[in-house]
Amino acid sequence: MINITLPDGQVKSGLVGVTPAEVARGISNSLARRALAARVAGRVVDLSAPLNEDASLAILTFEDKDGRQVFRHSSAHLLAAAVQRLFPGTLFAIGPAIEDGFYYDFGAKRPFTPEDLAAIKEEMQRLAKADLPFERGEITRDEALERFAGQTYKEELIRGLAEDATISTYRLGDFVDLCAGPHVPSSGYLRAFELTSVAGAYWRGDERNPMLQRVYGTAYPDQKQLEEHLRRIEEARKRDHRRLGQELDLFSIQDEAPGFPFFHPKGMVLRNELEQFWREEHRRAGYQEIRTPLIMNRSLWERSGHWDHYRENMYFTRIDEIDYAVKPMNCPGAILVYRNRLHSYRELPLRLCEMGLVHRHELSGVLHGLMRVRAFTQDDAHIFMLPSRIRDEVTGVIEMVDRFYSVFGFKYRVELSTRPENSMGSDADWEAATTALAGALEGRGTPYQVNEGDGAFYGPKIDFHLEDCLGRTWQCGTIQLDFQMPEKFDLTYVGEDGQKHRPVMVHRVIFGSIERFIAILTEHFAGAFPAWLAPVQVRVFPITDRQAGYAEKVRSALAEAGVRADADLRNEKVNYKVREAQKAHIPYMLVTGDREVAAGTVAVRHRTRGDLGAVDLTEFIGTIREEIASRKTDAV
RNA sequence: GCCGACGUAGCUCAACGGUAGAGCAGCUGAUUUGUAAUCAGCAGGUUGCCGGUUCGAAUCCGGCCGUCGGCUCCA
Repeated sequence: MINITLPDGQVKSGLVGVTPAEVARGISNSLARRALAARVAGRVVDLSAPLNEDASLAILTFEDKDGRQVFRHSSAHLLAAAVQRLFPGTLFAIGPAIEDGFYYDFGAKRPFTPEDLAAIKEEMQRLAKADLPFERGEITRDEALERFAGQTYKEELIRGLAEDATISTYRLGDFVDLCAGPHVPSSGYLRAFELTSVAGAYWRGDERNPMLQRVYGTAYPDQKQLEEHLRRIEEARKRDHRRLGQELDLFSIQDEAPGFPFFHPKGMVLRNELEQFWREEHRRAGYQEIRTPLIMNRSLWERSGHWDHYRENMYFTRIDEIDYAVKPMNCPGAILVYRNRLHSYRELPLRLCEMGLVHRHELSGVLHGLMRVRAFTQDDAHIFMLPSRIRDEVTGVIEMVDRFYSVFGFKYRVELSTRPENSMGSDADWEAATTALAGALEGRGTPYQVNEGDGAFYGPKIDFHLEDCLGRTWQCGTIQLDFQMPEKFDLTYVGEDGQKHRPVMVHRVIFGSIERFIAILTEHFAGAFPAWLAPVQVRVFPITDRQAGYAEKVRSALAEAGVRADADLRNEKVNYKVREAQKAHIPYMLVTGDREVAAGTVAVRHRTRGDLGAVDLTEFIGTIREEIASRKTDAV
């Protein structure tokens, strides 16, 4: 007999060799039905894997992350099995579970077409219906090499395995795959799936390797959940900032300037509002704003290290036979400002902020609306300070980031990235810098996750990933500590002792890039920006031409009060004007008919709260000004 | 950059070897309207660009430009 400890602490005894499937049946029928795999002593295994000694056991269902992974991974095998039947001779690479589904990479004779995908899906459905078991086998390295002879990618994978590794295979019908597993018991478990796209992907993600055909899919335990997932994708598509940017006339990207966005009047309102908010907050937090040139001499970039570490992404130009570079970062400019005169320890920390327009060459294939561009504006700041002040300063920045994101209603996650390979500086400096950042986070009790080797070439960093209303995360804010630049540029301050000392520098952004932040806001709010950001805050419309004069008076009273208002005086029905204003997500519509003219009121309609009835004009102006000034977001 | 798909009126799309069509938007007129589309008329395109095949090309072929999806998830 062995003892099996369940997650709730309950201990069950069972015979040696009892399987998780049997244990699940002993607990409840419904659990047994939903069971996909099991976690035994921390390892995820098949439901049929026998238990031979005392262990902890958790039955995994689709509700568990690991259970989902197993489910999707099995779906990838089903996909591969179908491909093997329809396209004999295909080479198989890897087929893992991913965030919302799975993929499988194939070395196919020709690219798959959408028609192929439809046929593959049908074959998958047939194989699922046949309810074929997933059968595990264990073989030696030599047997594996023999079995997968000619499957070049599998051979490469086998050779990459440790000498003493257990090599397992899983069979599904005629398809046998090299696979660590585990898997669901049989293909009948895979009831609801969809193949979503096909794309080229390099073997092992390296562009020097052959290009494979990657088929993406998603899978759920039932049709309802699958449909819900597809609906979420459709919702994300509707919110796509490129689509809304066009519909709401915020910005455009033209063939004449790929990756370099054009901001239209309405998009500029967003930008300017964000910048104004940013300036208010920075002034309050003791920052001073600067502006540095877009183009600076090549020697500056050589000195900063960008020439060696960042040249690939930079643009160059020549002026009077001399080489210049277009700035990809703002720090060297800020450093020149600092170096322009002597600084006393008394004026530190010196916080210089800059809405800096940077240009970076990105591969043409990765450009994406405002999210990935070749020119963008960083809401940058460089803080020069005494080494002893690092923790306090970083804490201050973290608090500022928290304040910014909360205004928009974003939740966020924090990551700490450590020293990468291609980096400058001594181990001791890196160690000290990394410790200081971690200390600031811990001092505030901010939970964070460590990303080994993901820092910038000049120092470690803290990244802020904010989460939008669809649960997607975006890296926006970052705080980077830098001991290298002050050294390279021989920055100094005069200390209490009258001697020169080396300051420490922090680079940081909060929005990250204004362009990208606007894209994120657009998708987060689905174009319905809070009143303080809305390009048009109020639209006034008369019911008939008779009230046009009054409507115009209302409009100008609003404009006078600093509210962005326009008037729709066209000869159209109210329904029509309401519809247009709703589609444009204008927060407030003011209808002015004969009744309102007579009473000196406006009939207020809010885009989500609907008809709010007639209100005195001055009263309305008071409330909306308050809503704007407090930068409220709509209650959702 | 690489692989694949795509590029037709301002927008969304049709026509897929016989010299381009609809809806919306725009303009003009009628209608004077109370909370998500009033009606009618008009106008709008070197079919991304360059070249080729053909009696004839939006359509077929090649090159270029651009857009979209992917190129991090390790049996």
